[in-house]
Parts: sequence; structure tokens; C-alpha cells
Amino acid sequence: MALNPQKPQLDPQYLEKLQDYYSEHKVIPSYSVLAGLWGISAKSWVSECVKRFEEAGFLDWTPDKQLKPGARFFERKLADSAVQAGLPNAAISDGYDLVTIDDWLVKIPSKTALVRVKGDSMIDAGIHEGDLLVVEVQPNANVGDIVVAIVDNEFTVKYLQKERNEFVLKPANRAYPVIRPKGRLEIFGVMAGLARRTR
Amino acid sequence: MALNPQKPQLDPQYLEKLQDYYSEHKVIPSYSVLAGLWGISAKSWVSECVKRFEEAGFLDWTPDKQLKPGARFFERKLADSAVQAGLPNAAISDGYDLVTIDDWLVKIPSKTALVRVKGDSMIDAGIHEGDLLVVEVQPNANVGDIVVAIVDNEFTVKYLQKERNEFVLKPANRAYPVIRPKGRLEIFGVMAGLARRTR
DNA sequence: TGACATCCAGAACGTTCGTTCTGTATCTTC
DNA sequence: GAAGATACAGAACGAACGTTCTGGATGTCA
Repeated sequence: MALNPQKPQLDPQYLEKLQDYYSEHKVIPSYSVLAGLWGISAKSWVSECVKRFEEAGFLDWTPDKQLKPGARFFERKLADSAVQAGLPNAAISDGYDLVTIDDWLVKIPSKTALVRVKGDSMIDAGIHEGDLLVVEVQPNANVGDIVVAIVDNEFTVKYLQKERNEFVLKPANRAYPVIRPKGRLEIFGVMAGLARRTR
Repeated sequence: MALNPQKPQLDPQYLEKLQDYYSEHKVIPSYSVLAGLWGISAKSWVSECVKRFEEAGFLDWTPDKQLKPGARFFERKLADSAVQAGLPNAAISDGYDLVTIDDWLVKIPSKTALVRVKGDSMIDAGIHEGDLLVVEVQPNANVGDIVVAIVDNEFTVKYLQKERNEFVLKPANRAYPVIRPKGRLEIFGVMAGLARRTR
């Protein structure tokens, strides 16, 4: 007896193939292309599978009724340090959804710039040489923010502080001096995050 | 005289609006939706604009003739600290292409996991609490690597070192002790990068 | 052995897609 | 101030889209 009528399962390969297609083209294909991708020759069945992926949260629709990736589409193995697990597999399968690292770091793409960090003047803030700083471009900032400022025609990353009613740029490294800009301080943007590659 | 017939310029806001739409929905909309997005009421003109974006490398087509993001679509303003610039605008327009932060950090998606960092035991390596560690999952590592190991059913991030022919896990913070695992040391993966959000 | 659900093929159908063509208002350029 | 390019609007059209319906093959369970 099917007392608990479970959702019919669908081929996990279907999802993988879709994800591979998406990662290559950055777009969800049409039903007929999906049919070819999945080795199905009936759009009606594609439609059915899409509905199931939709219910499972892997696909979704735009307000314009176009098929788009759902909340779980970009799910990666996310593991918490505190996770209790005997086996790595058990651990990572517990991980829940997270979109793209890009999405996590970048809120407004059109107002976001990336600055490659030179030097170690912010080392005590955990900002290393070669890191990619995610910057929200805006002309002003609050005291205490880490800002990217333009000093002597160069970008510089520093803490924004106030000293005797004047803005100063403070490094996070005792080997460097505080910068006291003459005249107006030109701010390029505020640090919103960073990315580092170590391999 | 138009000796050098330049490409007619197109509204940079068009691209930004498309990028923002894409970052929300992860999909390129249809021409009629684009028309609404750009405040245009003629699909013919949308078609023309798309052609220009295509020539500029911001849009492209799948083999199935579906519109998709082009090579330069995910380009962000990348600014070098050493860039010479009077104006911010002049500076960032010099920036060249970079794909997604995701692509930059993640080489092999299927073997990559993300671990949220707990505690400050690796603070001297510039790894803060709350950072997202990009980990290449593999059962072994080299001495000197920053590894994610499984100790007492918990993930822990440490340097892998050798001490009297035995592997030890060394924190980057003097307040924490070196971990000398009894028996086999279980390695989850090796750090490949990190992402931090500060806003 | 029958009842029923699942998995898939095939065709029909109204809608929406992107292309193309014509037309118009504005703005240069000489 | 005439010529030409540019930036749109609007309509027409065939092709492609996704939905829906019918129907067959296979598997499961009592």
C-alpha cells in the first residue's frame, strides 16, 4: 500500500546535465534543446520533468514566465566547521544551499569594482597582497570603513578615520604611516568583501 | 569627415540594466522583456542593440541559437592599485576582463567544497571567523598546505606540518595549541582560496 | 491476471518569439 | 538648408515555443 505517496523520483543525471549545460552557456535552454540534452524525444515529458525540478526547488520562473535556475540550482557542498560527522560524505551532504560566491559577495554588479591589493599595509585586517578586493563604488564612506581612496593618482586601501575633525587614512600595519591627505579626500569606494586564491 | 567610422555607441545603462536583471534571474530575457527593461517599445530596436552588444562581446549565442551572456558580460571593473589615473572613471575604464569570482576561485566544481570558518585559530594567516573557505576535496596534502582536517568529528582548519616524522596541525595563532592527532590524520581537503564579506 | 502508476512518444494548437520592412523625428555635417 | 546618419515606433510574418491531450510500453503489487 502506498500510504505515503512519495514524489516520483527523477533521474539525477538530468539535473547534472542541465547544470553542465548552464555552466557552459549561462542560460537555461528551451524544452526542445532539453529534450536533446536528456535523450528524450517528447516535449511533453520534458515539461513533466521541469515541473518536478520546479517543485524540488532546482528550477523557477521569472516574472516574465521564463524558465530560470531555482534557489537550489547552484547548491554547493557547504560544510560548517561545527558540523558533527563521522564521514566527510555524511558531513557535506548536510550542507545546505548557497548561491554563487559571486552573488554572496556582489550585491549590485553595476556598482561593484574589483581592486587587486598591492603591498601589505592592511595585513592586520587580514588583507593580503594579491587579494581581490570587492569594492562598492561610492563617493563617501563612514568612519571605520575600509575604503579605497585615490591618493597621488594611485589607489590605496586603508581604514577611514577622523583625527581632529579631519579625515585620515590609517593602515593596518604599524610599519606604515597614517596618510593625512591635503585638501579633499577622494574616495573611490568602500570594501564589501574580498577573494583570495592560494593555489 | 568620418575617416575612422566608429561604431555607434550604445547606452551603457542598457548593459547595466541587463546585468542587473541577469544577476537577479540568472537568465537573459526575451526581446519583448528587454524592451520593457530598456524603456523601448520596438523589438526591432532591441534587435539592433543586441547585435551591437554581440559585436562588442557582451552577448553571444548558444549553438541552439539562444541568446546568452558573452565573454565580456561578467567583466567587472578591475582596477590595479598601481593604475595611474587622475579620475576614477579614467582609471576603471582601463581595467580589463576577469570572469566570475566563482570561476577565479573554483577550478573543479565537483571537487570543491565551501567551509565556513569558526574561530580565530588561523588569524595570522589572514583567515577570519565567518570567512568562506574554498576547499579542494582530497584525502592527502603537502606539508605547509593549509588543510581542512577532521578531528573529533569536527572540521578544523590548520597548517599541515611534520614534527618528528609525525603529521601535526598547527594553528596560525599563538593562543592555540598544536594538534597532534593520535593515529591516522583524516584530511578533508586543501585550502584553495577564500571569500569574505564585510558588509 | 488484472489494476494501476510510471515513463515516454507523437501530434495538435494557440501563443510568443525574433526578423524584417517601412516610416518618422532628431541631429550632424558641410 | 539639403543630405545623411542615428534612434526609435509600429506592423507583418513565419518559425519556434510550451501546453495539453491521446496512447503505448513497462513495471509493480495483490
